[in-house]
Amino acid sequence: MTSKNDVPRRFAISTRGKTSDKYHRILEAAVSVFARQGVHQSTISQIAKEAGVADGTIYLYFKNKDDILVQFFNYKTKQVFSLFREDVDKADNSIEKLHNLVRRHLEEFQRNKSMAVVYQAVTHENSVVVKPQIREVSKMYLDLVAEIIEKGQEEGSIRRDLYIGLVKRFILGAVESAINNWLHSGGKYDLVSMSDPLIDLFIRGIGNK
Amino acid sequence: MTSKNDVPRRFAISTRGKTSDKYHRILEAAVSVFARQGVHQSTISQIAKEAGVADGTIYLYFKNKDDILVQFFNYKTKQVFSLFREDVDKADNSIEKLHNLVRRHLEEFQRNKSMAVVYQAVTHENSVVVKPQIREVSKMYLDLVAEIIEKGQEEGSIRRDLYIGLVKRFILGAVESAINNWLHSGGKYDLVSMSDPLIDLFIRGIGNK
Amino acid sequence: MTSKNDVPRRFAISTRGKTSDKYHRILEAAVSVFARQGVHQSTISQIAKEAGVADGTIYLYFKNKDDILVQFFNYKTKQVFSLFREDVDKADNSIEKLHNLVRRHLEEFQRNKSMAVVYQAVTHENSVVVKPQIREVSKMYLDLVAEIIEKGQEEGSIRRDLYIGLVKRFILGAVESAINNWLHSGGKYDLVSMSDPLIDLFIRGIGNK
Amino acid sequence: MTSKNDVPRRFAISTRGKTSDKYHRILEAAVSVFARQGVHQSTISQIAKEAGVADGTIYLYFKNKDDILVQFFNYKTKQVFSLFREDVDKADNSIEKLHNLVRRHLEEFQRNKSMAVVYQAVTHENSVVVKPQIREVSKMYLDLVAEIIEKGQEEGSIRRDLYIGLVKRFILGAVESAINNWLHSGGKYDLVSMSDPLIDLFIRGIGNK
DNA sequence: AATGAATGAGCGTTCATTCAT
DNA sequence: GATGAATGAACGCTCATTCAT
Repeated sequence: MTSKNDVPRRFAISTRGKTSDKYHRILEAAVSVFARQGVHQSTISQIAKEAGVADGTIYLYFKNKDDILVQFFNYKTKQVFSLFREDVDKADNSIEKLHNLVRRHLEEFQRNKSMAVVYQAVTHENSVVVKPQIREVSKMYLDLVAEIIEKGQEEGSIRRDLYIGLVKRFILGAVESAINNWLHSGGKYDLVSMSDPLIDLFIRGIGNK
Repeated sequence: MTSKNDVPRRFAISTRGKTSDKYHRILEAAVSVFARQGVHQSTISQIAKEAGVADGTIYLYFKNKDDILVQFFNYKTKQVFSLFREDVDKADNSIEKLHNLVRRHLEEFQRNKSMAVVYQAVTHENSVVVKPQIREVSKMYLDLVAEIIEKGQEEGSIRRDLYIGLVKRFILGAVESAINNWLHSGGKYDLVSMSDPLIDLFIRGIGNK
Repeated sequence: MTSKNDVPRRFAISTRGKTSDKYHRILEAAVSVFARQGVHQSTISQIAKEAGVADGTIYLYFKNKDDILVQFFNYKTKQVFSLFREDVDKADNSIEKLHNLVRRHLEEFQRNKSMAVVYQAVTHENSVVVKPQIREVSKMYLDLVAEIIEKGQEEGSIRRDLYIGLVKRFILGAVESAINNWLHSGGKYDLVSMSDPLIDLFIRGIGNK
Repeated sequence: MTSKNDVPRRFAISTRGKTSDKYHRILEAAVSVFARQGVHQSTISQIAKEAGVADGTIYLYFKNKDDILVQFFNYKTKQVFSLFREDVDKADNSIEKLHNLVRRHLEEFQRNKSMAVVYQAVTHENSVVVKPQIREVSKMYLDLVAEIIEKGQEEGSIRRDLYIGLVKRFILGAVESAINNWLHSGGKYDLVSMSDPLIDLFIRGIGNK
C-alpha cells in the first residue's frame, strides 16, 4: 500500500553521497541497542538517539521496527557469512578449510559482539519476521560445511560413514555454542583461541583411540 | 519493588493443599503460550485465559510477568534437569552414562516441546531477569558432564588430553543444537533417534582413524 | 483476531448495573467532543477526559476510535429515527403525518444539537466506516416518507404525478438543509418553528396558484 | 502565524506568467485527493505527488494545509458560483431564471465531481478555517435566489406570502441534497436531468391542486 | 482467595512543516 | 524558485498492574 522502501533507500542516498549514510548509522545503532537491551525491550527512540537522528528519520530508511531486524540479516549478517567462503577457498585440504571456516567465524563474531548477541537471540527465538533470512544464512553455512566434509571424504581425511545432514548441523551448533558460552561469560576471554581445541574435538572426538 | 512474595506463595498454598494446582496450571499455561507466541509477545491475559483464571489471579502466585519466567526455571527446568542424574547413575561406565544423559535429555525435551522452545529462546536472549537461574541450571548440567568425562578418563575410555571446561560445554552445546534443529524443523522427526549418532560423533570425531 | 467486543460490552456491564454505564458516558462524551472539534480533530484523550475515564477505558467499550462513530449511529441515531415513526402513526391523514414527521425530526435534532452536528458532518463526508449505518438510517427515513406520500396519493391530498424516489429524497434533503442552516446560524433561533413554513413549501410550492 | 503570503502568491506569479500554473496544479490535485480520501485523510505528500511537485513546493504557494482549503473556496468555488449569474441573466422571466440557475448548478457540479464531493463535505463539517469562505459563497447564491424570487413575485409568477429568508435556503438546500444523493449513488445517473422535476416540485409543491 | 474493570505510562508510527542545498 | 530529507510533536492503542468487590 505505502510506497515505502521495498528497495532499501540506502541506494538513493548513497548516490547523494557524502557523510550521511544514515541507513548504516541507524542499522549499527539498532544492533547495538538490540544487543544491550534485547530486541523487544529496545525502543525506536533509543535507537534514534543512539544513531543521532530523530525518531521519524528511522522510518525514512526502514518500513517499521521489524524491518530493521530484517535488514540486519539481509545486509549485515549475509555479508559476514559470505566472508567465510573466501577463507575456506584459501585452504588446500579440507581439514585446513574447516580450520579456516571456524577461525574466521569466531573472529568475525568476536569482532562484532553486538551482532553476535543479536544473532544468537534472534535465531533462537522463533521469530516469524526473520525466519526466511535465518534459513537463508543457515543454508549458506551448512552448504559450505557439507562441501568441506564431502571433499574431506574424497581426500580420505574424513570418515565416510557419516550422516552429513547431521554432521554439518553438529558443527554449526558446536561453533555457535562456543560463541554463546563466550557471550555468557561476558566476552572476557579470547574467543578465537577456542578455534583449535574445537576443531580437535570435531576431528578426533573425545574417545580414546 | 513491592514487598510481595519473595518466598513463592506456592509453599504456603501447597501446605493448604487442594487449590495449589493453580500455581502449576498458570505455569504450564504460561509455558504453552510463551512457546506459541514468544515470551515478549505473550500477554498476561492470554496466559490467564489459557490457565482458566482471571488476570488478577496470576498476581496472587507470581510477583509479575518476569517472575513467571523465573519460576519456570526454578521449578520446571530444574526438575527436569534433576532427572538426568538418575539416568546417569543407572549406568556403570562413563560412555554408557553419556549415552543415558543425552538420551534422557532428548527424551525430556521431545516430550515437553513447549518447555524446549521456551528454554532455547530464553537461554539465548541476554535476559537479565533469569540470568542466575540459567547459570544454575547450566552448572548442574555441566558438572554432571564433567564428572562423566573425568570418570571416563580414569577408566581409560576418554582421552586425557582434553580441556574439560571446553569439552563439557561442547557437549551441552551440541545436544542443544540438536534440539534446536529439531525445533526449527517443526519437531517432525524423532529427536531421540539422534542420540546414538550424536554420541558417536562425540566419541570418535569425524576424522578418519 | 482479538477477542474484543463484537457484541458491545455495554450489555455485560449493564447487568453489573449501578451507576457506571460507562458505555453511554463515553458515547455522549464522544459525540459532544466530535461536535465541538470535528470527528478527526478529536482525540481519544479528549473524549476520555470529557467522559471522566482513563484513555484505556475507552478500549474496553469500543474497538477503536472509528468504532465510536459506528456505535453512535447504531445506537443513538437509530434510536432517534425510530421515534419518528411513533409520531407519524399518531396522525390520521398523510398531511398531518408529514407535519408530525418533520416536527419531531426538528425537535429531536434541536434537543440534541451535538448529535445534529455530528450527523450532518458524517453523512456528508464520504466516510467508509459508517457508510452502512448511514444507508440504513437513511432508508428508514425515506421509506417512512414514501409510505406517507403513497397514502396521501390514495387519499387524494397529494399529487399522483410524482416520482416518489425523488420526492422522498427532496423532503429529507430539505429538512436536513433546514437543520444545517440552523446549525450554521449557531442554533440561535427556534428550529421547530420552521416546521410549518417548510411543510407549506412542500405542499403548495412557491408557484402562484 | 507566519508573516507569509496573506496576499496569495499567485498574483505575484501570474504577473510573472508561465510557471504560475503550479498554483492551479496543486489546487486541482488537492481537490482531487481530498475528494478521493477525505480532507483529513489526505496528506501533503499525496497532493504533492498528484501535482507532480515536491512536498516543500506546496508551501511556496500555500501557507499550510488548511490554506489549501481556503484557497479552494476563494478561487475555485467562487469562480464556479459566479457562472450561475450569467445563466440567470440570460433568462427573461424569473421561472426561467430559476430553471437556468438550477440547471447550471447541477451541470457544474456534475462536470466537476471532485469539487462537488469536497464542497459537500466541507460545508457540512463545522470547520472553523473555511467558515468565512462558506458564508460568502452561500451569500452569493442566496442573494441570487432571493432576487429571482422577488422578481417572480413582482411578475406574479411566485406567491407573495413567502418568507424569502426561508425559501431561498430551502431551494439551495434542495439542490444541494439532489447533488448529495447523486454523489451517494456514485454519480451513476445524469444529475442534470433532475433539474426539471426538481423545479416542478419547487413551483407546484406536492399538494394536489 | 478470586475476579476483571479500570488505569495510565509507554510505544510505534504518521505527517505537517522546515530549511540546507 | 524548487527540492525532499529531516524533524519531533502528537496520536491511537496496548497491556502489565492494581484494587474494590
